[in-house]
Amino acid sequence: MEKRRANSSDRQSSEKTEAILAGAMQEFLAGGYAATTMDRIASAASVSKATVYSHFQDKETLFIALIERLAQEKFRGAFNSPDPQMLEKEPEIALRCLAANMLDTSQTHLLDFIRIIIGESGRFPALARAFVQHIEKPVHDEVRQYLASRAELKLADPDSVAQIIIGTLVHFSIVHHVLQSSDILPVERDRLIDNLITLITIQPEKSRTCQSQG
Amino acid sequence: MEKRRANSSDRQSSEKTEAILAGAMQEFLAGGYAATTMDRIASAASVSKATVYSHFQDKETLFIALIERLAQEKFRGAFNSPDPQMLEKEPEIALRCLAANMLDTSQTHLLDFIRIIIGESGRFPALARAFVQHIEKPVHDEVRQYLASRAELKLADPDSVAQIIIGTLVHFSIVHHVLQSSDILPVERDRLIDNLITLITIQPEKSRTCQSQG
DNA sequence: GTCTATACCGCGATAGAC
DNA sequence: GTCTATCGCGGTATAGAC
Repeated sequence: MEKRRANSSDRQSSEKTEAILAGAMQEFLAGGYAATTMDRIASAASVSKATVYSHFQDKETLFIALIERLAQEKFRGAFNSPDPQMLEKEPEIALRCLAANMLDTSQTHLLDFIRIIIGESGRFPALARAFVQHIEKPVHDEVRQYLASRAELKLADPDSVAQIIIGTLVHFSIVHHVLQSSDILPVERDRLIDNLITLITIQPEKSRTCQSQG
Repeated sequence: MEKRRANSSDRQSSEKTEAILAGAMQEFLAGGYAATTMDRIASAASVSKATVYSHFQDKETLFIALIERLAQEKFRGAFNSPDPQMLEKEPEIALRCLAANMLDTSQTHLLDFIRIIIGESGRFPALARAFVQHIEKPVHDEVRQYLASRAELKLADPDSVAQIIIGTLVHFSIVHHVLQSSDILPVERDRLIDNLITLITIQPEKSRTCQSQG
């Protein structure tokens, strides 16, 4: 980590900007918009409050900039399956991998992000729509495209089935990790994935028996 | 301004309490916890701020009392199907009715309630768990019990299928009515219900022996 | 650009009259 | 119990030194 000996107002400002955004992310995701103070953001970023205001016009501007940045950079593709080779296997395997991956990546800060998007959707409806546009929609398109590419699944409406998959997994993640109620609802992760994939892959004409992963 | 000549501490207090809770509901559901002020609650209830404090210890106590009351009274059974006679029809019909009813009743204030439960789940985790306990879980139990009672559906795990139904519908409601993104995701309500019910009710000709874990 | 210090206001909560 | 009026704190945002 190198530091210029010359003018302190060098290209430090971009580093400060990043620090402010990082501090703002930490505070906003933890407490929501109204409960987060500019003092705490400045403290989390290790800068003064005036510095925050020199980089962002006001609290609302900072919040919008942060959320849009997170939607377009950090969490875009958060649900993507890491191994495209997996998609060439049998649909049962590929879908199971995709579902497991969605639930795993959800356990990061993405669920805090979803919580604040939902929680602030009344005050910032445009950000809620940007979330669907840049995060939910790409996942939906990817899943739908995969489902449609597998003709042997014989799905009449891949769009709807994609919605069922994503809805099931997102709802599961919210109940378990946002609402922290794993002990109240009885269904565990792997059981739910098994049954979800089975519903989709086992078709009337095929009469196949289900083999569970061991 | 009419006033009782007798003791002013009549049974007016309970009416005031109801007015305060109604005002608090309106304000909290619209703005969330931190952004809502006691002044606005008092104004919405048409009482003075001191009166609010004479009925509730502080803002947090009022919020908790309101949310617990809503969970146990107003929104309990919000998803219940209004016509129990419907359950005796064919499963396709009954499930379709149940799904449509869930999406209809969701369009009331219940989704504002879900939004604040999710949004404040970091600050009030106990309320989030109470929501799952008193609202989500009863719906889950009802759906699971119905699915299990219909042996012809041959469902290996009614618990998981109930989760898939509820997850699909709740996620749909959140995307459309909370995140206000009906135009971004392509699947409409009836199409989604059709495909969801079809996945569940149309079974392979041979019996399904899928079980993931004992 | 970055800091310290501050102006200004609104919020939660209370005091005291009635 | 209910009101008006107020206190004290902490919030956003800014001024001015460096």
